[in-house]
Amino acid sequence: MPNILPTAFYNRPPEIVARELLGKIIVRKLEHQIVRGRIVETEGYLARGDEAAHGFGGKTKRNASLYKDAGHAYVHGMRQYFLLDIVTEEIGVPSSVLIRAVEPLQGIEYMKALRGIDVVEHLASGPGKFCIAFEINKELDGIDITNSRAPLYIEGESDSDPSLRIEKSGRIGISRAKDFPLRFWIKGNPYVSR
DNA sequence: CACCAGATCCTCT
DNA sequence: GAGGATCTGGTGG
Repeated sequence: MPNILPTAFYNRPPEIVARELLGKIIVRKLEHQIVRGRIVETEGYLARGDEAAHGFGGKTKRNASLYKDAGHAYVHGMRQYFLLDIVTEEIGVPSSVLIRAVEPLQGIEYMKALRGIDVVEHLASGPGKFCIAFEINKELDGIDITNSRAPLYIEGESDSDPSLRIEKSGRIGISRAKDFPLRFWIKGNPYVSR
């Protein structure tokens, strides 16, 4: 039986969830395919005082999913790409964790076809690339990812893995509040972005 | 309705 | 490390 991360796992501060999501397995169930990967890089976005967070300017139609309960997906468009956040903390608190990079484990040929490249290290080594490889789009915006019926969920033990070597830094790819030390990744992992 | 910024990616240099 | 491609939502007139 898969051990799907429950609401309680996500109902914590984003800096904690971002760190704890490293090493977990993200699963995408498609019509005729299951795609799986190991989360190797994340970024936290705070509900308060974080100018880079999408909830900073208040609730709008675009970021409405951010205000849902912990464990919901927030998918938004960035130029030609989609990006996936997982909502953290309580209902109404717009904090989240961005999935920045994933190590492909299953459905690799499928991912190669979607991405149009053969280099496994580059299939999901960035938030936009990951969403292409896992076929994540606006249809998944706002869904609850804490149960096995969902087309997207994350598996793993709720307690952290002490053997993981984790590094952190300021966030990348943004202009405001970039110095917040909320980017986490697995040290030395070849599937991390940049 | 027009304008513009933005949590990216890819191709050069 | 720089620049361009290219898309959507938010804001203001």
